[in-house]
Amino acid sequence: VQRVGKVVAIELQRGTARSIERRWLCVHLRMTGRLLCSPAGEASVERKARYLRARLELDGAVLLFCDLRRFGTLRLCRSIDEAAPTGLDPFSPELTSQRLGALLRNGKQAIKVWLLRQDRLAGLGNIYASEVLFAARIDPRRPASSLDRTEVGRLYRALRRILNKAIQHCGTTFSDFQDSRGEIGGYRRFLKVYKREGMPCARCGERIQRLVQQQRSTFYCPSCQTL
DNA sequence: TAACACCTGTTC
DNA sequence: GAACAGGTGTTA
Repeated sequence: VQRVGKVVAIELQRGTARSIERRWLCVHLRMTGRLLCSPAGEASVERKARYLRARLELDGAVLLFCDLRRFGTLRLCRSIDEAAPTGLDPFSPELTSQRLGALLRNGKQAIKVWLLRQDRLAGLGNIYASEVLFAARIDPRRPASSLDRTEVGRLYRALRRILNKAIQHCGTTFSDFQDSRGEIGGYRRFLKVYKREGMPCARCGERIQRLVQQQRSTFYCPSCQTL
């Protein structure tokens, strides 16, 4: 199993030693998708699986795809590239601070909107876009191209630090997110701005504000994220 | 580039 | 009953 951006890629093969067919099952969970795996013959996981949309019988295991909102996608591909976004993964060794700066230089959009573009940087979603900008002390409305070298450096370090920590804690659960083991995400208690409108900023005590950019909520501290 | 659509549920 | 929700492909 691999991950590229937000795509989960599962390598499948079938056939005999002489002729093996290999494919990638590329899964995008979107908003409410969930992958569950249960050993073949064990029905308990399957009984609990609400909103079951796909059921794959593999050798020794059954893979279930559940998705309340039906936004998620499953694609069978010959290579991961067919399904993966074209942007760099935040953990790619190719992504240096200089490289990030070069990508940003052409960005006309607000930095928060730019961070969600999977064709530039692949993997950030709406929660972590706000969190990363708070950590880097950058106002979400700033044009991407306006960041100076110091700010790009702060953004670069915040990206990896926050995503690493979020992964360690199984992500963020607000209502229904669960990972493949049924664990809810524990990162919620580390959130500094997301869904915290009106609450005091952990750094300066100012009230966290919410604004809407391209129909999506952005949360930030108007006092310590500078324009 | 930005609005809208997709779908179903929860919260205000 | 309206607004909102972790995302992105299509349309204008």
